[in-house]
Amino acid sequence: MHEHAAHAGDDCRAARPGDVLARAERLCSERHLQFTRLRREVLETVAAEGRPLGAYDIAERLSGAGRRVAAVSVYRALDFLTEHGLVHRIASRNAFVPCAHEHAAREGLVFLICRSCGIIDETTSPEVEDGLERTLARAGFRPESRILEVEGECGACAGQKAGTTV
Amino acid sequence: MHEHAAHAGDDCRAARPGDVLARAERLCSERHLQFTRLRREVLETVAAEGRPLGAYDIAERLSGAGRRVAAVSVYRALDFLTEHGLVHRIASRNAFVPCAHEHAAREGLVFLICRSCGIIDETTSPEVEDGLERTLARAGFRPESRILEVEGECGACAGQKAGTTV
DNA sequence: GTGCGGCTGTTACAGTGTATCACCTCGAAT
DNA sequence: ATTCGAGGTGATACACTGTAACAGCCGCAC
Repeated sequence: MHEHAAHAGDDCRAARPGDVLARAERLCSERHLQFTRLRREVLETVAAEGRPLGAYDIAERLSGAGRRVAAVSVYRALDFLTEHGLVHRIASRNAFVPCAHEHAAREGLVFLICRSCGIIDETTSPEVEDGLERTLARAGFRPESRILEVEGECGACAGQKAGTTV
Repeated sequence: MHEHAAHAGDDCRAARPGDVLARAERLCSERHLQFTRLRREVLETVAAEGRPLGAYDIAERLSGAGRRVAAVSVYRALDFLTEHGLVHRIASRNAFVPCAHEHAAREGLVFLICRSCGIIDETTSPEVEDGLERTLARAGFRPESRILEVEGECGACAGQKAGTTV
């Protein structure tokens, strides 16, 4: 089950930076990867934000007070983090969000992008997966990766709007 | 039925520029839209190429010999063409392909991007559509648009590789 | 003609991402 | 301890992608 649409409350996915941080620690030590200061800070920044962040936004947040983090360094950290499933890139927004699930690897994800509040929810859908698999098989296409991003209005925003009009 | 994977033959989707051109003519006259020289040339360029083209590639192809087409003009033409379903934007590639189907509007499309030959096939999948609709309904998400792009190896390239190894 | 709207040309600029090289650090090998 | 190599970071420069703003053009309605 995934939690959706709670864009301000504490049960919101993005409001739990600890989860992904702890997961990152574990994952990196398991795989003998370096969870360096920069990588940690980039992940923290992305996790702390409720909304998708651009690489330059991240660089800006990490710079300041005698320190300058160039965008290129952020990109390298993001490459590392996406490679290991700790953050995801949203192609339609050129932005990055923390991974909300445990999956790490690249099972099929669905991103729900709300145009009102900007929150991006992440979920999986076996039904879509099945349908897509059959479709690709018919086409003789062997998939290696895919992106599925839906833009629209999340339940919270729809409910809120309904509330104000009633 | 859609044709897939014929990346070199005459039955390849991208090898029929006339289709989409004729469709564009018809569509524009029906809707009282201006199918101007630039828009036609941009569409021709995209249709003539078997592969996805970037806006700057298009500008380059149209420039030359005493004429300079700026990228910004190409973008405007592409905006028009995508708006009316004559070309599609591939978010994961920042590139554009001609529309292969009659649909014009934004039914759910699936783009199959071959990493070997670079050809992008376009198809639809009611199964995926159904599954996605149910998933979104469960999440309380009202969709307005979506992108679904699959990268992998197309049938033609897979078959070709098998042929050489046998 | 005059005005209006839509299209194009042009320049400038913002945003996104990569290439390259130098330096640093840390651990392994000798 | 020294050397060496690999991976990470800093820094600069640059390529690619996309948009803003303004001016000129053209066709059409009045």
